[in-house]
Amino acid sequence: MFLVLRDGLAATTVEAISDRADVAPRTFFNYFDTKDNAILGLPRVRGDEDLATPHLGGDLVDSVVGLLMDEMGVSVQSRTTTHDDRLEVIRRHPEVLGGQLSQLTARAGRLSGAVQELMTATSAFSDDRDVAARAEVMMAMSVGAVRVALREWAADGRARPTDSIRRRATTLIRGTLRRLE
Amino acid sequence: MFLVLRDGLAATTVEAISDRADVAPRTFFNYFDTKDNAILGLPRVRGDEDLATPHLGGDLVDSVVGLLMDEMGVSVQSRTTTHDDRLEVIRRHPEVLGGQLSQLTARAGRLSGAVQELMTATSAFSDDRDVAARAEVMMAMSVGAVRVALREWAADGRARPTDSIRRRATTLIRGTLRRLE
DNA sequence: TGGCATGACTGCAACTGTGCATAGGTGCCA
DNA sequence: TGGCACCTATGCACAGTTGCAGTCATGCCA
Repeated sequence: MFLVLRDGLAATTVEAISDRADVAPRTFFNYFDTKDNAILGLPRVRGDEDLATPHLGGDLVDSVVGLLMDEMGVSVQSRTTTHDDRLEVIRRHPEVLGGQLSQLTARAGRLSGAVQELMTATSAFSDDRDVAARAEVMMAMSVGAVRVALREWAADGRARPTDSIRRRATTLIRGTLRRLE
Repeated sequence: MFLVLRDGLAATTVEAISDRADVAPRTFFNYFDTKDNAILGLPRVRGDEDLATPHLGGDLVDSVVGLLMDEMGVSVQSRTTTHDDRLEVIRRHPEVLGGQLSQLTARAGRLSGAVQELMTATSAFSDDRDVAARAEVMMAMSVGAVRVALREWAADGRARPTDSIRRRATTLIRGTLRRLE
């Protein structure tokens, strides 16, 4: 949103956005879940919508991280918001990602289903009675890693591709795992 | 809070609580960060307050889980709220713990310092340049495990000691770790 | 053409939470 | 005793968000 880039995050109220879009503030919330989501150009999440189907077979950790980043909409292409604008907004106002991240854990129920699917496809978890619980733990860990990677990425002034976030998160998880067991 | 047990969570507004305490609603927020915290009897978190010093030396995973549960105030004893009341509130309205859990990740900055301390005390992480990042990942994973354990505990009708939460979270993490690497 | 279901848009009120500014009391020191 | 600093409680205004209910246009069917 160009309003944010012009006036800053706090000064861009929902009322201002609604005015500009020529609708009532109430209508705004019929189309967006939160102000932050709207700024990032992410539409409402519909409960029944199926999430990006995970591509099985690859590395488990990497798949989960990829799934999360997809779900966060980091890679969503919107009609009204260009990718560069979004990156710039994130860089200037990293807080908006905080909301995204907590929404992730809120949607844990749906997401962990997909993670579970990924897990049971690997041999280590195939005969695990407790996959559901472990999927959620795995997800939480991945969300944490993505958070760290995102923060580092946002702090780093240079424009790097979002792929680097994914790589960083993955290696971070693996390093932690190796040292823990 | 007995108001919650009598009227339910949604019907117990901040205004109602303030009225009963004979203060202005604005004053309410001088003493509690959120409505949920107030209901659980948890006072404001002061940024400069030092958190429960972790007892070093024991098992790393178990220590981190214990730290989190302490910080969540699960074990806080309040003058006005009895332990049993709180457990009953949690059982009836598990959502309030969702807030607690997301606050945990919000306070990640402070907490991960303590986790880091725990980690560097163990041999595997003692010479790690990236402990800070890994501490946060470890914390996120632990928060996830505690979340699962809490939910199971809340769903289970029987009154079991909070120790069981800690045990469940710990074994959950360890099982996931073992299967991942 | 008339009646009706549907869906988009909206207004209103309520609630949680925060920043700011202020009033009042209390203790301390000259 | 007078004045000052400080701390608590409070009011006010505002922002984000949600539920409820009402309006209005549209299209479909008899």
